[in-house]
Amino acid sequence: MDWDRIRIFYTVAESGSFTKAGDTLGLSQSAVSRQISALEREVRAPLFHRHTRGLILTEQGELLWRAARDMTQRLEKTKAQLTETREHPSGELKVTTTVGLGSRWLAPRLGEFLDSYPDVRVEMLLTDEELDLSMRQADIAIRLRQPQQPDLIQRKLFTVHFHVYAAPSYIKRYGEPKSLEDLDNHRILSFGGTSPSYLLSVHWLGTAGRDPRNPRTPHLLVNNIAALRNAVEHGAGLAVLPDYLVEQGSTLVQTLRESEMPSLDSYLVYPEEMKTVARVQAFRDFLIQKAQRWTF
Amino acid sequence: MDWDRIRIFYTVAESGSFTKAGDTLGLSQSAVSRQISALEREVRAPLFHRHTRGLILTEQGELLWRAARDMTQRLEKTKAQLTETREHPSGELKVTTTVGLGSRWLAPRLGEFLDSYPDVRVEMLLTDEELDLSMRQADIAIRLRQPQQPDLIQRKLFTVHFHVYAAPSYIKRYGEPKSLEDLDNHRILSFGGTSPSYLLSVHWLGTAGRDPRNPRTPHLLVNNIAALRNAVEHGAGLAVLPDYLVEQGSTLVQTLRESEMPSLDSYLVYPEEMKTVARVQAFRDFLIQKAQRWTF
DNA sequence: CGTCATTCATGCGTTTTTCGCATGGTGCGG
DNA sequence: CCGCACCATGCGAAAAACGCATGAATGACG
Repeated sequence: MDWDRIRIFYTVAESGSFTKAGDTLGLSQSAVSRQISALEREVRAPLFHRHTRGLILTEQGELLWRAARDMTQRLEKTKAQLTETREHPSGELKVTTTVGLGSRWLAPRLGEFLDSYPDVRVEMLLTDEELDLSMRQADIAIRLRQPQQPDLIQRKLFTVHFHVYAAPSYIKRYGEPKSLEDLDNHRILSFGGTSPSYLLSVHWLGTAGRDPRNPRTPHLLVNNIAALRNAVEHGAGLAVLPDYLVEQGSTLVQTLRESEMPSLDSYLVYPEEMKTVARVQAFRDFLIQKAQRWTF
Repeated sequence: MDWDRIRIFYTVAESGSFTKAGDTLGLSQSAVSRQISALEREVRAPLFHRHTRGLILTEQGELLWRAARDMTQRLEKTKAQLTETREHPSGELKVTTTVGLGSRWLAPRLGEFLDSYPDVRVEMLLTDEELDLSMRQADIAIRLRQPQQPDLIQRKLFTVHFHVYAAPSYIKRYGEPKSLEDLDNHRILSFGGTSPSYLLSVHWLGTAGRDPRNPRTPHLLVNNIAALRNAVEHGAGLAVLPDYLVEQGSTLVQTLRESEMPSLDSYLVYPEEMKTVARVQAFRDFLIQKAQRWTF
């Protein structure tokens, strides 16, 4: 059964004549007539009483007309939803990123996003594991390494710089390291544990100025970057911290400033199939804007 | 927007691949692929994620899929109703006929019809006026004269014979009329009044054996045939009555048997546009059957 | 980890359908 | 009583759709 004939039938029923319906549909009267005839053959029932002054629905026509009306309404509603989905961001958005970036960088900015897009509900999944976007564990991610899968759209956001930090109390007690080799005489704190290896660049203190095959063993390993920062802040030792963890006016002191530090690029990542979803586009544009205006 | 593409889309969504959908629809895979592509262009949104092992609905596809599902259900329901209407009589049926035929012939038979078709509700409109079937004052009529409009389907049912009746008490008192001319010496009762002229054939007593330009004046005119019959029965005079008014074993006496009496053919009449309605067909067949088995 | 099978996209020639025009017929209104 | 507005239909043209074949991609399986 050709559904398009039902659409034509509905227009005819509404306009009350083949001629008017033809004008509405951009068809000739004969074409409309034939479509209706074909439909009547399909349902094996006359749908209109042909009068000289137009058409009157038969009993069966009335039945089909109600159906066509309901179908039209249902479709119109959906078409509106489709453009809504395309033009007005709404729905749930699962965002994943690292614990550090999420809590220190993303979370403070999310309020503004929610203000701009009140129909979007955001779920933050902060974990240092990389969730599988292809499996829809999350819709969009901020990653600290470039993704490899080709079906993932990636967009660089900003570069995270790292520096060695210490607390004034620590320096007062142990002094600043004078060189990379001098690190052997200091208490080294490090991010680590079960976290993924790509974050090991913050293990720089373990190998800097030393044979990489024989790295220093940190005096403290912790798998939470905020905890690491707090340990440094209270004078537990030296640690490589990302700059976003150190707010303006912090008491933390950068040391070994002359050394070249590792850095990581952050990427906004989402599956190619999400690129048409308005809330994803809005979130992407929002983050890009925030990343541009934000400098370390 | 081509609705038929939605039908195809729904089949694809259900089967999960263009190939399977093509088999289901009797189309090639390429044809299905192009239909979906065209639909995606129409809604300006991708509807499926193409995977090697099949298809997955996008967010927009999900929206459209729900609409297509609802539309399919709605249409299926209506198609069922259409065949129901075609094959199973139901709904309201407005029947009109004369007061006499309706009360004496039709009414006693309607119970059986209602038993056979419990979903049909019958409304009897008994009037000696001819209701306009084209204006839908009634769906179907039993008429005592052949209709003229060509858009009315007519089917002859039976012939109504008329005879002159009198009560035994009347004959005892006044004797039987010996000839048509002898009618001048009798009390003549007649159907009449505002009723339509075609029933004036029962005015036969007024002109029989006499110059038609100078008819006898009846001693009683009544516009209700049952009342006329009752008047005859109680000896008020002679009257032409249709045979269906005189049951077996009645005390009424036929007189002037040798004279040629007028008769009327009864017709079942309904608009051409009702011929496909199952309850009309059922009613028609029922009445034809009853008319055949019923002989005067 | 390589091979294989399955699936989708697309170009091309053909077939099928559909369309518009013109004509004829019909019924209601002025 | 005429005329207008409407619908049905034949016919040729146009357009859309179709099927086939091919190519590319990707997940499954040994």
